[in-house]
Amino acid sequence: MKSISERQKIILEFIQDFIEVNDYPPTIRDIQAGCNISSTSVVSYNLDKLKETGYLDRNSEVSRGLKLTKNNSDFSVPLLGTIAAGSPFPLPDNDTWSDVNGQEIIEIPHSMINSPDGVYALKVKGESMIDAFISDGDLVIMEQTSNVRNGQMAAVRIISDDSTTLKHVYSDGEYTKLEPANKQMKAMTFESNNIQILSKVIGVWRYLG
Amino acid sequence: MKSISERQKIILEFIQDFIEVNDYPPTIRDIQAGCNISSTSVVSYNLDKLKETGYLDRNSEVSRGLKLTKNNSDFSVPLLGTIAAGSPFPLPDNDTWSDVNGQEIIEIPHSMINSPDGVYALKVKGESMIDAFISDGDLVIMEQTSNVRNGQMAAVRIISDDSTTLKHVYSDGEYTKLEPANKQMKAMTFESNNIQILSKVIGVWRYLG
DNA sequence: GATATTTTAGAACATTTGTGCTATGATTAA
DNA sequence: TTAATCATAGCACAAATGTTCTAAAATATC
Repeated sequence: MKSISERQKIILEFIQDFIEVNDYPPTIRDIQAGCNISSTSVVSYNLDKLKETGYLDRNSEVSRGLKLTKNNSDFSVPLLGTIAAGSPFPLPDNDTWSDVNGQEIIEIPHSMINSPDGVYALKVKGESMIDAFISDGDLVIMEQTSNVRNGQMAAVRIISDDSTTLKHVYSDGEYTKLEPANKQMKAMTFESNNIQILSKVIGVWRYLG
Repeated sequence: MKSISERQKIILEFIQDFIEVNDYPPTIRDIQAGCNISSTSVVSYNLDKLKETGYLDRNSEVSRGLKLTKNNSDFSVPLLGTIAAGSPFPLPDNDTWSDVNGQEIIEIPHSMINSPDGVYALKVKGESMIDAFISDGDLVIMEQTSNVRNGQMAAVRIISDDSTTLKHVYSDGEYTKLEPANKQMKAMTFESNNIQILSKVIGVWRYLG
């Protein structure tokens, strides 16, 4: 998965700021001090990771041999948690957004969304979403909104069941039909006040080999 | 005088090119190799000079701690020689322009000229130009052209005398009047075919203390 | 021409800085 | 749980790199 850890995000921002101020990149020890990292080897380790994920070029054995490469054509959205059968469906809240530490970051191309506001990612655990053609390990990109058009896929909570699934949503006001992506399975219709739209699905990403 | 040596100009261009390619500044030894300089101390020496003249910032004891500061609002023109009584008036020629080595470079603000083409500088030796209010040590900025408007100051050669002076030029076609900047002295009129316009004067710079 | 100043050379030195290694804790996979 | 992988720590080492010093050459100054 092409995401970077929080520490790597901090390092990346430090490098950007440092270059902004000094016009030359920081040394490993500059980064160490600037990001409160205990060891130079940890910095080096994470710089290599950032190179692997393509966020920067690293000229080895060259002091300050760093070059930021990532184009700014991606939005960063948080990976808020996992979707698993029996677990509550994670939703962003104020705490989640402000609590940056420990969050993984997912990069979304600009072409996919207009704004990262309310957008987050969830990783699927297990096969509970199999009828939405979403399998174990997939990454679901969601936007927190209750405003979905008919036919769009959304995370829907059936209040009477206290269950949450990903379904295509059709509503005529009084009733809401939930239709699985897998047409082999039958759609179900509920009273609209028994249905809560949690978030709409923007995309599903599957990383293979 | 705020000019830099040819070697310093080469160093400056090397630094610019290096940053262009690598996104980080060169080390002293990079410069040494790139500019064919025999010693690191010479590079360091010239970097200090460039810092004094304001062409770059130098963060001492910091590797690659260079930052180009000079705004690109100046043209570089060559200092071709000196104006001295009895000496021939230096004029640019093809050799002069192509022979970059050993020439001092003068920086001209963009606001002063539209283009550095044909523009050069001369340093005044002695008081031979005193009637143009130009004294020893002044720097005269000239543009090689024979196209001067009436009233402009130019370097004018009086062919019959084989002498060259800086005078305000007024021509009505058949006759050309040469008027000293110092109105106390009298103007002289010559047949136009006895007069050769060498260059027009763009400015006079005097550096004091 | 004699003297002072600037510039270049060369080399040694000290600091900076990237790397390598081992150990430890944290997280994940089976 | 147990093993494996990932991430962090700490330290020592070697290479990279800026500095310093002396001397010579070039240039400017008087």
